[in-house]
Amino acid sequence: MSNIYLSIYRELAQQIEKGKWKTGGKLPSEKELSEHYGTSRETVRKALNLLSQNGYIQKIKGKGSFVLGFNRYDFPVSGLVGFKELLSKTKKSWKTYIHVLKPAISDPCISSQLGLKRPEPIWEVVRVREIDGEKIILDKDYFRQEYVPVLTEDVCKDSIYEYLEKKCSLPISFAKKVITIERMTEEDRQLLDHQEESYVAVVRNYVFLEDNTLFQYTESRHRPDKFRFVDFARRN
Amino acid sequence: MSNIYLSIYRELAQQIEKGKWKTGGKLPSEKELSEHYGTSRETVRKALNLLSQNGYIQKIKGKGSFVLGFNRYDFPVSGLVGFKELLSKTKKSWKTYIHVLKPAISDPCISSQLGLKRPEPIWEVVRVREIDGEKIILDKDYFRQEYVPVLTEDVCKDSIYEYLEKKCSLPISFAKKVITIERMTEEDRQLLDHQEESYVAVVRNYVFLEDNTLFQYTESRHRPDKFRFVDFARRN
DNA sequence: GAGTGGTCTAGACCACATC
DNA sequence: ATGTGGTCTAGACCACTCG
Repeated sequence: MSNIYLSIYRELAQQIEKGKWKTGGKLPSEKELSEHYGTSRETVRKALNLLSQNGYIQKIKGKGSFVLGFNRYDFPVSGLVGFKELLSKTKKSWKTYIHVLKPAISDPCISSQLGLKRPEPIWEVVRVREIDGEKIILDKDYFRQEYVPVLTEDVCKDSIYEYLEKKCSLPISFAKKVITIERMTEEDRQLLDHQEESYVAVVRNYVFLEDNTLFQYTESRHRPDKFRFVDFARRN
Repeated sequence: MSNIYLSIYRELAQQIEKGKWKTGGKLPSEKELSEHYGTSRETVRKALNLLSQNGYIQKIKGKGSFVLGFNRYDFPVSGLVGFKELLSKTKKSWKTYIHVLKPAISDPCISSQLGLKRPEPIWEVVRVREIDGEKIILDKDYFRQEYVPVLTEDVCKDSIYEYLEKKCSLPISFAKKVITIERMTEEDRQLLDHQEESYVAVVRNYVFLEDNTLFQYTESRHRPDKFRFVDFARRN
């Protein structure tokens, strides 16, 4: 795929991250950019709109496009991003313990979370995430086997997302996240390092494919003192 | 402002909400829509992309645009949305108590949250939100007086957002939300109905104007058992 | 092959900001 | 008046899906 506007977006995004354009500074005008890239203005505009949506720039009518500069490193949480990508931009040391990795038949509770009418073969993965020597996150993943025939330990130590999207080329299309605060379960207490906390922050992630079928359900249970969710929202 | 693509977006969004197009059903093709609205295909595409970004539809190459159908009523939380808009789509009864509403000089803590180098005149608003007879949310708002000269009780009982954007026509451009779990303060304990909880879910909202200045800081403190944050994320 | 959405173009007019 | 971004057009070619 060529995709001019995407490559312009990536180039500009990288340049902004590397500091080629100063925070608060102005990018070249749309006309100049279209001449520089030898493309049409609408195509440049698609790239700039992507930058805007992702918090890199701010467009102001009659003035120009200005580079925003607040810490982009804690942004990636909002969106379809997994644990590995989350940590890649920080310098913390981390480790993943695979506690459970097995094929199973969905019990009524999981069936309902996956929107299944009847029990079905699934993968069940339970992982504990350790950051800076503390076990802080309990990740419980459930996939429909119909879509993921093979799942190995190596994959689970890494990013499951990457594996599903790149290796299995599953058409992941959108996800819905629901964040709640819940009482610790016995399982939380056993697997996570904790002091006297009695609550955990629970992020339930429902992942849908292009045909609108729900194929993955993930429950991410965080120790409350280490939990932090960042969201970036643009008006219009 | 005419803005064809926005009006097409709103019309289709309303039709979808009213059930004119069935969940899982197909919208007319882009060609048909452009003929129906007497406009170009690119313009229709802008409307459809908006629908897609807001979770109304799912576009599939070679097939068409399909109507998604999960409960849209709990979506509005993700985005720049205030308490009043949040409740408007539900049927719960609610009430707002204004606890504090006064001009003040920003103390060091607030100055730092608002990114101010030196103390500055601000508005301080503390409100308690009651839903179904229970005091559940404590909202603490801080605005720079430079931008908001007048603030009345009536405005605070309603939506401050609406007032700022429509009445004051402040160019609100984007916001950053940070969600954390924190121990209850003495103030939380006094103002909220609670049982034995010791934690609250804190949503810190930083609102920026078009010129990239931070002008509002809001702290929304929720009783954990009633807290729920929903996020919708589309891949690409 | 026909229908669909995805990308791209070259130009147009508008509203807003600046001088 | 000039430069900027916002909208819109009429057409083009491509990649994908489906019969």
